[in-house]
Amino acid sequence: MTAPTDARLATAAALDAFAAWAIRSTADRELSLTTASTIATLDRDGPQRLSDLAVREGVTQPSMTALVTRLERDGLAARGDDPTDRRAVIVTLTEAGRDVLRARRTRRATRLAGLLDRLTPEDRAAVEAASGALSRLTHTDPSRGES
Amino acid sequence: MTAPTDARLATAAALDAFAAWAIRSTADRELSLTTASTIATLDRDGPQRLSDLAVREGVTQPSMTALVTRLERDGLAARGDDPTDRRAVIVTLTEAGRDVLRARRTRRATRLAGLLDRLTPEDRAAVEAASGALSRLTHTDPSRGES
DNA sequence: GACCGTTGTATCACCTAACTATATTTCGGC
DNA sequence: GCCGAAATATAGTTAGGTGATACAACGGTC
Repeated sequence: MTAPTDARLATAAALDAFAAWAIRSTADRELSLTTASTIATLDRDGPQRLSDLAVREGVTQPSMTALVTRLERDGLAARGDDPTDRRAVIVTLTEAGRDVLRARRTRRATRLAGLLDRLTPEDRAAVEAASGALSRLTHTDPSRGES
Repeated sequence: MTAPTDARLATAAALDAFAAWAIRSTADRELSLTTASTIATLDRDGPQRLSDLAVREGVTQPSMTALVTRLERDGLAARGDDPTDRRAVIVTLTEAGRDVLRARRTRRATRLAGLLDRLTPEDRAAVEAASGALSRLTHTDPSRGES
């Protein structure tokens, strides 16, 4: 096996097509990808600086300012002071924010699980066998988290 | 095995998290998901009515009008007449549109293949084994296509 | 201990891309 | 030939992104 390139690329292409399809066919108008990811980060790692969040989520600081403003307006997060640095803003997830995140995860997983039922038992087994690996891949990313 | 729910949901959740991560960590500013998917649909299924495209892509008709206008402006698609119905607009992909689609696929697959290198050989094998199943799942969707 | 460059956030002007509601043109049945 | 329905376009709103810039607070240097 000294020709990994083609097979690797084909696998990657299939995964990419699947990812796009999954996102689009379970599209959730309630929370955008960035919004959901940001809430998930706050849930996983706790309160953080606005600018740190921006870096983690791969958006600019003004974008994160606007996003946090929307989250605050909707009661999903709150701005707080950093006692050690009066310039900084600490963003905290509210209980309502956690609820929304849980609801979204349940909703999306349920929808996608329904789609998985279309697979043959063999294919479903293959996907289940790979889900751990995909999950690990998702979490090896040094910068970004999941939804 | 009469308790499929938990395992299925866990698999679905892992897939969903992976999908969101894949989309975000290979984010492509050149073509949005909808734009790419629309071009792919035109490439796969040929010229179509604007409103049919809107239904297929799961966006409203005004959104598709705007998208086609952008595609036309960028030379990726063209509006044409339907000889049997003068109200209708037939959208056709140009050669430039096909080129852009090919380039995007290559670019994204390459990027994602690089990320797959982070996996252990065992995990990578599992993912490769599942890629066919995921690909079939992507294509069983009666409404939507891939990217 | 005042100065000054750096850092953290906000604001501004701008763009893309989605939505709903509505206008306009054409089709097709009666 | 009329009139409702269908196909597209337009207008107005919102979310979400950008770079440039303003401003306040921090922290090191002399």
